Amino acid sequence: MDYNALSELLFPDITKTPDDFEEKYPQRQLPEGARVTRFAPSPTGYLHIGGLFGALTDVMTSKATKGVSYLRIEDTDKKREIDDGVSAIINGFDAFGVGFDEGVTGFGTEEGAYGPYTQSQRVEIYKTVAKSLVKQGLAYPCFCTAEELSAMREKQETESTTIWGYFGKWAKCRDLTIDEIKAKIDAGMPYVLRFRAPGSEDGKVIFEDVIRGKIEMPENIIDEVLLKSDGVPTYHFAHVCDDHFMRTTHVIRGEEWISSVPKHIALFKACGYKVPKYAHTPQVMKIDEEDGTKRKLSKRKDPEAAVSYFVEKGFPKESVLEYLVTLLNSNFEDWRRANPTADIFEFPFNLKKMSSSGCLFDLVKLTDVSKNVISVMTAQQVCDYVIKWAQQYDEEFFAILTKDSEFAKNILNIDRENPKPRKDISQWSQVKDYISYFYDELYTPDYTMPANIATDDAKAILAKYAEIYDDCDDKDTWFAKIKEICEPLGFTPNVKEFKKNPDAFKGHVGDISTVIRIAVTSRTNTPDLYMIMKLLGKEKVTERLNKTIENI
RNA sequence: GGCCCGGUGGUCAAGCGGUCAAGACACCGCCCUUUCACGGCGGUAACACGAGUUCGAUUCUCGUCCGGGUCACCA
Repeated sequence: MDYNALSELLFPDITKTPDDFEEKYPQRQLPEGARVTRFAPSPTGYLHIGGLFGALTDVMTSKATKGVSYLRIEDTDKKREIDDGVSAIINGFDAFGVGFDEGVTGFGTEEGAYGPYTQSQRVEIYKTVAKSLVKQGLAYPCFCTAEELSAMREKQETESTTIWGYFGKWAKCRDLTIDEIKAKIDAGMPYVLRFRAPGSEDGKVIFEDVIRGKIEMPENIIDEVLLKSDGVPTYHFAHVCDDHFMRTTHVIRGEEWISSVPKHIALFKACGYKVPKYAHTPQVMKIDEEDGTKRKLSKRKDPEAAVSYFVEKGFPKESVLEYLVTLLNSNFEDWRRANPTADIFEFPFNLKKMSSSGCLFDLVKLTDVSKNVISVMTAQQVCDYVIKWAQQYDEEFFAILTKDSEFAKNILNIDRENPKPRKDISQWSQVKDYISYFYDELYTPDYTMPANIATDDAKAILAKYAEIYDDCDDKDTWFAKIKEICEPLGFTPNVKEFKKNPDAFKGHVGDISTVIRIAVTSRTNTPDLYMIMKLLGKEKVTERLNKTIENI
């Protein structure tokens, strides 16, 4: 067979050789040990939480080694692609502050010397490499139709062969003569380009996965499709060409790719390229509500699979990132304790520390992480975040907040910006309810008093307190007054005394405070009451006190 | 079905032949406290199972079971 003639027959328009691209995309000049990683999603229209997880792995790996990370768009399947899928991904990363060093930066824009970073714009490269493969007898055209292929598959299943696929005696088009090929092409028959797999059925490939260690698998013997009938490459072929010419050192991707590694290694070798290091990350899972089993987060069933879910709920990006990195590397939490204010991307991330088993996405833990994150923000930061969130998701709340944003900030500042901040907000969406009692238009009074306080006592407490309450009091005086009303009403200002002898009193100062707290806010749990009353102002406080006495 | 990955408390996880089997979240209790919180202390709770190797296995090997992935002109 004259492979050279075949290559010209198949690719008459390709005049470049792989060497031209070797020259165009030189080895990167990077320090020793620097890793080049990439995140390569297909533009399916939204950013998956697992995608963020993977991207974080890429970015942190490159940052920790002073390397490079880039974003490549794998749009080789037109069926999956949706309009503006790229923007959804870019926006998702922007929302979380995850940035790559190179690659696609927006719809139709990109940065970096190894582009284009969108696969549909790289067909010349794929075809050039493909042509070279044909020329070496390592690839051939296949005219089998979908029907023929599924018939083959059926036959393989009934014959219970252990290996399924297009290979060996099943590979009907493997040894077509050039005249046969020419005739079929002339007849207008569509064809794909297949890899002439060199492996043997009992061969083995061994590779070292950076996360999982040594993995041994049967050698690839399948004549994989390289170029689809429309001339677009398959994932496998594009992966090899792109990661070679973009000079990727570490291919970090989900574990669902492990089984195709033999294919990829065979392809890299056939092309004469160095095989990159592989790191297959665990999957982010969840518990299925229906059957209680662990399973991969899915777009259709799980709203929290899309990162936009967290944005809508109002989790700060810092919280989500923080949580994801705790999943990524268990020693992150230790590092964070030691470096409470450091930028998350300074974390010395290590792929080897990554767990290899799938992890459950734990919303409860995220909530806790988020409370910690928010607790150390300034009132101004919190206020800005809340307003920004409300603008997008809660018009009414947005209007209320922006009517007097200074007031809002003061509310949010209670028990904040001190060494022991409150940890009660985990999502911006909670804030409206959380501070609703500051705004008449949001406030729904609830006069239910604690069970251990008699109604008459509650009335007496409030009546007495309303008499002596003065909004000009400083905090000590304010509290002294609360203590003052204890004893006349049968309560004690001393909690210890109460605990020692609970039957001697109706309650203690805490109960008094609770009654006042409920009268003013309708809650048993609020930030510092003194500050709340200060902000509310005398008029409103007195009004609520009296209203409660009437309605209790 | 073949091949592959995984299996330590409810969850995330340290651990690499000898540990009372870390820590975090959640839960429970106590303490601190003028309320609400913050915080501190303590507690409940785990090596899937069975063989082997070894003086000794959570750690190594094999098998079983369970979970996951993959076997496309999808990525």
